[in-house]
This record gives sequence, C-alpha cells and structure tokens, in this order.
Amino acid sequence: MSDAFSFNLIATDLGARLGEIATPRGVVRTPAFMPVGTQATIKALHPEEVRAAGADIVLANTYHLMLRPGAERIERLGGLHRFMNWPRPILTDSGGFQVMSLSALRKVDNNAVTFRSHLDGTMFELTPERAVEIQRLLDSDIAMQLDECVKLPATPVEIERAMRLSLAWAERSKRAFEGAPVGRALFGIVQGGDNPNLRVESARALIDIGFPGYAVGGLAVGEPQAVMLAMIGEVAPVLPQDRPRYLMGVGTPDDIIEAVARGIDMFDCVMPTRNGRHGVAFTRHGPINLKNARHADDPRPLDEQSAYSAASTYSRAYLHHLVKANEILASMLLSAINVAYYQELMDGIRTAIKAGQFSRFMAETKEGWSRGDIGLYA
RNA sequence: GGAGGGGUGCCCGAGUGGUUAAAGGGGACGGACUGUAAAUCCGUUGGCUCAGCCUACGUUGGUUCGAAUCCAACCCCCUCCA
Repeated sequence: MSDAFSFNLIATDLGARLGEIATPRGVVRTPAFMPVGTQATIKALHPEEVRAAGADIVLANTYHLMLRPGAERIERLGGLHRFMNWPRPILTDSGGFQVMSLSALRKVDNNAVTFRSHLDGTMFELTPERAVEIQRLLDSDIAMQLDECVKLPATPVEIERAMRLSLAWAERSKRAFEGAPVGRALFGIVQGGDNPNLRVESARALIDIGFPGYAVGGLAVGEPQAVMLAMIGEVAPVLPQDRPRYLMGVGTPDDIIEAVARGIDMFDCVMPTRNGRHGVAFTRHGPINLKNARHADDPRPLDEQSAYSAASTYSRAYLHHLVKANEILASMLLSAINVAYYQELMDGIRTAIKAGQFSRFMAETKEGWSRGDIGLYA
C-alpha cells in the first residue's frame, strides 16, 4: 500500500458508487458509514467492537477534544489513534457543527468563531487555521475545514452569508494544511442550505480551490428529507468523479440508501449510538423501540438472521428489561447492535453495487423496513 | 401501661378552611433524537355519556356557605420511656 491518500472508484451502478479510500492507516471501503466518537470514544463501545462490527474509519471532534483533554496533550501522548486505541483511519470534524449546536455559546465573525466552553465557560477562539492545527496535532487522517453549519429553515441572506464565509474559510484551511504529512487529507465542505444555486456555486468554488475529497454539509438540520435529497442531487453531479463525497451527519438508514443512490460515498451519524442509548434498535425490519411494553414477554431476538451475534441471540424481553432497568449493558448492546446494523447495511450496499443490483437491493431493503417487525417470526 | 409522631393519587411525598383531581419526585405508558452540551429531552398518567359531572386525601360522624386541611370516636403504623 502506498503512503498517499487516494480514492479508487471501482464500480458504479446507476448513481451509486463503489470505491476505496486508501490511507496509510488502512483502506476505507465506500460507501462507508463512520461511527461517531466525538470525545475519542464511540460511546458505550470498545474500539475492538467497533472494528468487529465492520467499521473502517471513525469520527472524532476538534471542538470537544480541544476543550478536553486538549489537542497538545493528545499530541504529547502520541496522537489520537494511540490515545483511543483505534489504529485505523480517523476523520475529525472541525467544530463547524458546534457552531450550530452550541449557537447559544458562540459568536461568529469573518475571522473566527469564539466559543464560551460548555464545560467551564472559558472563552476559546477557533479560527480556520487553529481548527486545522488541532486536527494536525491529533494526527487525523481526514481533517475537515472549519465551516459554518446553519440550521434550517434560515433566511436566504443567512444561508448565503454562511456559505460564503465557509468558502473563505475553506481557502484559509487549505493554506493552513500545507505541509501536512503525506497521506493526510483535508476535505472542503459544500454549504448553501436549501438553495440549489448556492449549493452548486459552493461546490464549484471548492473544486477551484481543490481538495482530495468533498463534503456536503448543512443538511439534515431541519429540512424535509426530500429537500436534502434534492440538494444532494444538485451537488453530486458537479463534484469530481475521482474524489470521495461525504454527506456530513447523515443519517437514518433510509437517508443513507437514498444518498448512496445519488452518488454519496461517506456518511457519519450519531443515530446508531445515540438511539441505541435511548432504547431503539435498528434492524432489517425497521427501528424497534425496546422501551415499549409489547416486548416484555417476547423471547425472539431482534433479528434471528443477523450475522451480528448480539442481534441474533439476546431476546427482546431481555433487552427490554435492560432498557427499563437503565442498565449500562442496554446502552452497550444496543449501540453495538446498531453500529453493526449500519455496517451490515453498508456492506449490503457495496455488494449490491458490485453486482449491479443496487436498485433491487434498495427496493428489497426498504420493503424490509416497511414490513415492520410484528409477527415476523410468529 | 406512659409520652409523642403519623396515615394523601401505583409508590414516595408537599399541602393546615375556598383559586385542589391535589405541588414535586419515582414508576408506568407513549413520543422525539441525523458532522453528540444527550445513559438526554418532551408528553400522558382517577372515572365518565368529558368546556360538564361523578368518585377521591385511614374509617365513621360532626362543625362550616365551603373540609385533605377544624372537632370527636374508632382502626392501623412508627419513635421514646417503663
């Protein structure tokens, strides 16, 4: 394996793409789902479990790790991979999402975003340059430019302002990334809210700057799914074929399969882990809320055909009990089951694209979700 | 035997005359969650022929226009002393 960062497009089926991202720390099979490990941990899971579920790459977060334990500290300790015992590729988000999610605690101007720490109130300034520097200290494999993620609905003026600011920050981020070790990549982020013209303009401008991969950000932030898919439909055809496309923060299994159909290669989302902690299991038969009383006497596993043993062994009654009793094992098992389900879905997608069966796979998968789980094994 | 404290909705518990179907927890039931301030958050939680009525604060009886709140008796429970 070369030490360079590269993307190899292996096959396409309709809009869907099968590929491989090669990095010095390993290959990422695409379409890929990246479990989210904001604070250098995929909550409730051992890194070994995340890998066993099939993940090639995970996410971590600039803003959160900068506050605690601190990027310089992680660097002194040998980098993020060693720190969290995940030797494979890591993509780090820049803190752009926190510009939105922590909007009450920050101010944005053209130069930087200033955060009041949600932990102790101290002020932190995050410039595009500092965000890149932090990600380099972490020794992230794929760093993201600092951007401004706007919640929808938003005014056209707001959307355009954030998009142009993100473009300016894309340039500064790229400049700050110069001299990074071979094999490390920095992605630019398309913004533009629900405006097709702004989306396309943003994508074109980023391509002019030039990145080894392109992300579509600022989606799944309040707009209907149809709008999100329409935006992807606008942007994907503009993006270069030979670079990976990453749809940030998405999504539900249905969002993912629809986005793959429109040419997206990479995804990340807290949904499998967060919803797992909140008692919901994702399965071939759709989501199952294990808090519900109807599972209390159900001896069936979530999915007796699942290749992942936790999903095919533990009874719904037991999982229901663990959830109701607020046992830590409930979070652990459901997070593991969900991460495994997402990986199983991605694996199915990849296999289908390779076989030229994506459209059929998509129809059958959706059929399974819509059928629901009631009476399946009865 | 003596002295004191207490019995409130599924549970704990606030409430000392009207604005109390009764604060607040918990539990139960349901929902939400999309680049994680989330093991979080939001509803509902006596019944009915439901903008009204009925039944409810240990039991029974009283005082009062009006009682979970005041009085009496009774039944339980707890603490301390003998």
